[in-house]
Amino acid sequence: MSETVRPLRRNEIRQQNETLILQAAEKVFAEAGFGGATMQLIADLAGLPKANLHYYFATKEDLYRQVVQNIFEIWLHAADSMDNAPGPVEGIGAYIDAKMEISRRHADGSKVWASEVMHGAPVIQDYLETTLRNWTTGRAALIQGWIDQGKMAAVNPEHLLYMLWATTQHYADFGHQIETLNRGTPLNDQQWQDAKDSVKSMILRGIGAI
Amino acid sequence: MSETVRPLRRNEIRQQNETLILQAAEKVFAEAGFGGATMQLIADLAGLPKANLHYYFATKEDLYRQVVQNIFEIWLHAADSMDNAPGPVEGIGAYIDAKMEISRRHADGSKVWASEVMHGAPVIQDYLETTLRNWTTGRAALIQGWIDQGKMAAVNPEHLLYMLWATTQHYADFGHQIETLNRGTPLNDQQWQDAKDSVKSMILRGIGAI
DNA sequence: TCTTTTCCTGACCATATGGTCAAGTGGAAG
DNA sequence: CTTCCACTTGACCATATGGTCAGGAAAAGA
Repeated sequence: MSETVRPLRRNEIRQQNETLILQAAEKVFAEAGFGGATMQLIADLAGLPKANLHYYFATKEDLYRQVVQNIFEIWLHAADSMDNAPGPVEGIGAYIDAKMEISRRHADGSKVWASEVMHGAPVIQDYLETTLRNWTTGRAALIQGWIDQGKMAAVNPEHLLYMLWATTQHYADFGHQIETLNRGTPLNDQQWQDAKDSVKSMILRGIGAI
Repeated sequence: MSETVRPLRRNEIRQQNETLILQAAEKVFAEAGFGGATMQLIADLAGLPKANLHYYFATKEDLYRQVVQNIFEIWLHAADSMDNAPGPVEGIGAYIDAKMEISRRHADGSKVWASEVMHGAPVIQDYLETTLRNWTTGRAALIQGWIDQGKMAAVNPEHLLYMLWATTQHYADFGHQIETLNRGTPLNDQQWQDAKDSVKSMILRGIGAI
């Protein structure tokens, strides 16, 4: 155990601690909600004294804001898979894949996001009104284009998007319920694949793309 | 304004105040989460002194438990519409109708429920393992029956149920997001009807029932 | 009317929590 | 080596919050 730990350089310290704190915060916020989360809990999980958190993040709100914004980035990026697709089978199929992967790999983040929106989006309302609204309008147009080209049934694009969000995020946000119904064990690789396939086939058939 | 208010009888008082408190609690818990909700906030909304809440509900946990159980009842009852249906079009169609109606009429309750599950179901875990598990097994069998009778495609019944829950509850839990994307205004009657129709047609087509 | 029981509530308390601060530690720059 | 500055942290503080309680009001019962 007598490894000589190389002393960290300045910017490394900052980088490393901020990441450490953000990861701990994401988990605690996901498990307890904003109100139920305490700086002490986050500090313990990060393995740092509480006062240190306040050195990097002035207030609990600031820390929370950072966590939410990080998720939002991931959330938006998943959409890249939808663009440049020749049609709904590829585009929406890839989007479902990407969002299911997020539900699996970033379940905590998804919960924080859900909680934020459920409580009226107190900190990211402006993002909803700008970035998200633009995003939605764009993708709705994309979908409408596919409809016009006869590549899928004439469904309401907005409600299709809501269905995509709802079904994929459900596997993260209600993961505990699903796990309980799965004999108390988390979904394994095969079951995640089944979930993905089920969602994809039901939706793609539901919009008349296959 | 000089109405003579008939003095309330004992059991009426209890009944009325408990209802009043439960309604206020549901709203506050939905808006702030368990941790963010305060007894004072609930008391103010109910128009009663805080000490009075503790006369009817010993602790914050007790009050919360009541709220969650009330929702759970409603949630389960929606399933009645699914039984005694000749096939998926009627059964699942009616279930979607019922759950969409719940999302509209009991949005706060839906959020409390979602929050409870997201945080690991600390107070209703036993219900999930008993009542909900039985319920799910039963409905999955019902759906499998329809599949065996060739009334719908061979989808995975569990994942179909998850999709039903996810899509319908999304309109309550993420109502704020939907409202924001709808120019900041709540869905009107027509839009709710569109939502219902969209969900129903996409899912029923998705499972090969229409 | 008198007694009992339920209901009501202002004042109070112990604790938890977000946040502060001053004293210290140790790389980095000169 | 010395100075500077980012980083660290134990101790501390003000406040908010869940919960208590004793005394009083009012309805029910005798």
